[in-house]
Amino acid sequence: MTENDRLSNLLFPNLKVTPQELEEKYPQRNLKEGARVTRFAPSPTGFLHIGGLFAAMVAKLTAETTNGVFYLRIEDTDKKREIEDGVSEIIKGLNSFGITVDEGVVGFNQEKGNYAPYQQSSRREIYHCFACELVKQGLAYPCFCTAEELSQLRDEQEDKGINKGYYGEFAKCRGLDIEQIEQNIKAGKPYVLRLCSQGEEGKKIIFEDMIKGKIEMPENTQDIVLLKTDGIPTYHFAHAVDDHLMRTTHIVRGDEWISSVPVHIQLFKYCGFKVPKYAHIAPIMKEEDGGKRKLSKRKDPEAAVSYYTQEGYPKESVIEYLLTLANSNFEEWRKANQNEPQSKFPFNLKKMSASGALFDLAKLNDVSKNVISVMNADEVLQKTLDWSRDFDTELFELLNADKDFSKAVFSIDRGTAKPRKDIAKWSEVKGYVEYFYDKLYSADFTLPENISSQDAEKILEKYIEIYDENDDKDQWFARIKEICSPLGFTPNVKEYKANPDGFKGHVGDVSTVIRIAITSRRNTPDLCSIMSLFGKEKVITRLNQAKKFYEED
RNA sequence: GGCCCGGUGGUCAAGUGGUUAAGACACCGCCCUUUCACGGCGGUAACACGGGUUCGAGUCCCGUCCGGGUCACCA
Repeated sequence: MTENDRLSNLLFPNLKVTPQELEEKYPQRNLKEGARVTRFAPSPTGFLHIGGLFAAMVAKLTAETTNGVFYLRIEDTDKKREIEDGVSEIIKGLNSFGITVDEGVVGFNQEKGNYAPYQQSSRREIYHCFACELVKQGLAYPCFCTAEELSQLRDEQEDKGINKGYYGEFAKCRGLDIEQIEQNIKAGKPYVLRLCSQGEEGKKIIFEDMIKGKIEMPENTQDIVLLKTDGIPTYHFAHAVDDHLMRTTHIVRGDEWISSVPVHIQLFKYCGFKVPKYAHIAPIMKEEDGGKRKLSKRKDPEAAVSYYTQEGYPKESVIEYLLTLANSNFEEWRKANQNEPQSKFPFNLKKMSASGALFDLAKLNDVSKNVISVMNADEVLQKTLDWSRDFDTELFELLNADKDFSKAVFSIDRGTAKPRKDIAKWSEVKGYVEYFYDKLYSADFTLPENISSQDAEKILEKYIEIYDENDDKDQWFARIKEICSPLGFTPNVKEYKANPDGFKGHVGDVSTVIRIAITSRRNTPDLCSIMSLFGKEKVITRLNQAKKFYEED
């Protein structure tokens, strides 16, 4: 028995599986040539970040466009940072934007797929099995250094101005012989398992990142921690073992990981795994004081994915916007394929930008207005109902009390070739519909400066006389034109523009007075439609109300 | 500080040695128009800087500057 074998027996006395058995249990996936297997692998430490959603979307698309597999793995190897509902937060966040997975964790203690378990806390045995293998090969060893010793080491290195870390001559536990180790363990000394790096100072490794391109970096020389004191793996080791065993072909993740790629490649090689392809995506940034910085969980409410649900952005809008950030040819495609679902877009990993984009709420709003503008009234009503049920019960009750009426409200100017684009998010609906509902309506008959209240009063007086609720749109407009001339306005806008001093105003001003009387607004969708929706009684009431206001003025 | 990555209008970006340097958002103007929106037309606005290489550089090379990431028993 070699010393390494003795050590591995000492460290891992109770292993029930072998690497070979695991390789057989989790075989190569039987997929078509070119199919990519990707994953989203967050740790449940807080709410889902918009950058996380972005990464998940990119990973999903990468799999989807190649008929591959996209799965969700939970990296819960740090109990200290974990939060109670972490896992459900992630799943809820993902699902509320339509990101579903082919396999992996799908709910609290729920998984699907043949490569389970997908939660790292349940994979302890698997990691130990491969860790043991590394020990046997002399590529890993236990380290008994305390936190104090390590920080002291760092300080010394700092003072000397040399590379910090546990490596080469500073890796003092490398040299421990089996007797010393045995003694330490018997004495109950806590230890971690470290990689015994064979990397050489000055040597370079080169790898091809699918987004950033060719990258050259120094080889890893650090004896990084593989297994923590509690026997739980670090990210690096878990990444190698899991992504190999789950047969991930493409690692899509944030580019903060790029600097640890040398460690990861080394780990894959030492374990005898095939190195996967890497695609490192740039983070989503925010502008502050003229500079860029990463969207921060603490400082920026819009960093949390829940912000967009709360505000009432349709999930398609958020994804649509994220898609414009991911592949800039998306907008072009969208223009040519107005009604195609997002899933039809030929997403391309290689078209991802190498640098971080600033999150642009104005652009999101524009994208969202387009998305909503092509929805029909039923959809708009239903989605507003769904949103308001959770976030605005007053609005919900109002809309829900008379759905036919609500639908009619949303139908105005909708479904035409040039749809209105008034609404970017459901929280704007209340402001958009308020004058339709007496409960929300508050009268404000303030006129534009160019119209006097005397004229307004006369306009309303005349209009009340001739108003007919049975008019169609042309008749309705003809009637408004009718009252122009007698009151000193012209029915012809061009005529007015040619001779502005000849008239008090034009038909637009007259209809503005009526519009204000009906809605208390200077801008609304088609007024004729609004009035016929209101019906005679309500129209007359509001006209009289305004007229009275101007009389007293 | 070491090591990486990045730098085209205010924002997202096309661009792979020769272009009047696309397009979208935002902004401004005009047209259409009963208001607003929609739509159409037009406008303001960019290759971080300095050196090379080349007949020719946003594009290739070097340097500078700026921004970002990373250097944990966190992911």
